[in-house]
Order: sequence, then structure tokens, then C-alpha cells
Amino acid sequence: MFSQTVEYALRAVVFLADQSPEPRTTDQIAAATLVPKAYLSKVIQGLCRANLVQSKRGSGGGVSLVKTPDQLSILDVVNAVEPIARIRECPLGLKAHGVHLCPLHQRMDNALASVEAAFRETTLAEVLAEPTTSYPLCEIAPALSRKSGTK
Amino acid sequence: MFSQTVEYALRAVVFLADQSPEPRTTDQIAAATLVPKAYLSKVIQGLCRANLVQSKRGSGGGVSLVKTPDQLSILDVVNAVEPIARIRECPLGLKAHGVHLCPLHQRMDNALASVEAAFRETTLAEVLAEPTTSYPLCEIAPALSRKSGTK
DNA sequence: GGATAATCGGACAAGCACGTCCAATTAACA
DNA sequence: TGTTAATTGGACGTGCTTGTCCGATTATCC
Repeated sequence: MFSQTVEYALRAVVFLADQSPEPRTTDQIAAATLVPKAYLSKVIQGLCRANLVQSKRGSGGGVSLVKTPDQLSILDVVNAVEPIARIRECPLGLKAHGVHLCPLHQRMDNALASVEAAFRETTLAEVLAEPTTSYPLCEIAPALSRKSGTK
Repeated sequence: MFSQTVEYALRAVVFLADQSPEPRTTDQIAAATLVPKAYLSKVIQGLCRANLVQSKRGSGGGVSLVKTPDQLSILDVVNAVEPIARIRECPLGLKAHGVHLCPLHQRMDNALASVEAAFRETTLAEVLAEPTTSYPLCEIAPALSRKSGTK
């Protein structure tokens, strides 16, 4: 239901949020999130065009968040790479009754709306702050994933 | 977010529910739902294997629902053609902490769960019975879409 | 039994999602 | 200035989704 690309983008952004505001290289992100490196670079390019992250070339470069983790919702990330396509008019294309959806499509749109709502109300900061035995992205203990000496 | 195939399957089943329990030919369904006829036949084959509809060959044949519209939820149809893939374990594949999802994937799964719930609680009968200016599938007025003299 | 009406199944094709590879570019650092 | 480290962009490959076409099969009706 969610594309692979969305999953990868979320992993990358959550990792960057965890490391925020420090930049990380694509290699580092790929290693931490277990996303294929070459493909990840494409996904990040998309996030870059959507102005969610910024990248810096050259030695010492890398990718970093544009905003702080508490200013970024999960929905922001999802919409940046693959917007949730709400149903705004009859998919059959007939405008016999203007903007009213038939009950079937109204229900489908309601489902989409609930996803949108769920994603809108959680920020990356909240994802990271949640007390849990499973740290986001699972594979690295928080203490290890955070570079010592960071600001 | 929902595949074209799911959309088509829902249209077809809603139409069949409207005409239930009479069988309808693929041509008739395609005309009513504006789904490409040749592709629709593939979708229906899937519904057939999932035992949601039954088909009868030969002259006078066609496709009909196996159950009555009030026994079929939207979720039944969706799951028949493309099951909602709930997240049951960490997509990163690391079992460092058993069955617990990290906060990110827990949220994604919650979103999936809300879609599942929304689809589970509405039957095809309810979709058809809802008072509205937009009859399901939009293009045909109820009186016209129902074959006169049908049992 | 033959004509007709319908599904079934397989082959085929275009486009997109996912993924890889590599040369070009850019920036830091010694 | 040259080397190194990093992103960028394009070409390419593969498989899945969507879609078409058609012959084979099956059932009804005259």
C-alpha cells in the first residue's frame, strides 16, 4: 500500500532527524537504514527538490534536514515523494452531479483522509522521543547511532 | 494509493451487488463501470478465484455475486484482489527486539489499520442503500441501471 | 447437432517502479 | 594546485501493473 520509495524516504528522514542538525552522507544513511545506496541517492534527490533536505557536495558534504524534527510531520515526507491522492471527483469522469462523490468513492476517500490525518499529527521529533524498546530503524542503539561530540 | 485493479474490482462488485442476484456479462459490467473490457475480465477472474463471484460460461451466462450484498464488506473485495499488507515485523528485517515495531513503523501500521477498519465496517448493501444524490458508479440513474422485471 | 453467446487462458506490449552503474561535477583539505 | 570525498544526472536493466487480442472452451437455445 505504501510504496518502497515512501518507506525508504521515511527511513532516511528519520535517521537524519536523529542526527539533526548534522549532515550525513548517503553512504552513512544507507548503512543505517539498510536502503540500497544507489537507489537511496535518487530518493534523496527527490527530497531535495521538495526542499525537505539540503545536500552539500564535495568532501565534508552530505545531506541534512532543512527544518528541525519537530517542524516536520510524517505527512510532509510522504507528500514530498508520493502525495496521498485524495479523491476529489468521480473517477468515472462523469460530472452528472458536480462535486459529490458516490458512496463508494466517498468511503475510499474517507480511508485516504484517515491516513492523511494519522500522518499529519505525528512529527519526526515525536517519533524519536517516544519511549519504547524499539528505537526507530531498529538496528542501532540510540547511544551508538548518535555521533559523540555532536553540538 | 489504491491500485487501479482495486478500483476496478470495487466498481464491478458494486455493480453486481446492485443487480444482485442476477448475473451480468463482462460486457455489461464494463459498460456500466467504464472499465476496459478486456482488463476487467482479468480482474473478474481474480474475484472468481477468491470465491467472491461466480461465473457461468455460455449463452445466458455471466458473473454474479456468491453472497448477498449485506454479507460483503468493501474490505472483502479489497483483500481479494490486493490484500492490505499490515506491517507485522520490522521491515529492516532485524529481530533485535522481537515483535515490537519501532515508532515509525508502528505509525505506518496504524494508518493501515485505520484503512482496514474503514473498509471493514461498510457492506456493499450499505453503499447502495445510502441516501445520496450520487448513485454508486455515478453514471446511471438507479431506475435505469436496474433491469425491469428482475425478480 | 449446429449456431450462438459467453468465459478462460495465454501471448503480447507499453509504461512505471525499483535498482545498478558510471562519468561529470563540486567542494574541502593538505 | 592536486587529491580526495561527496552529490548529480543519465543510461540501462528487470519485473510488475495495466491493458489488448485472440483462439479454445463451455453452455444455451433452436
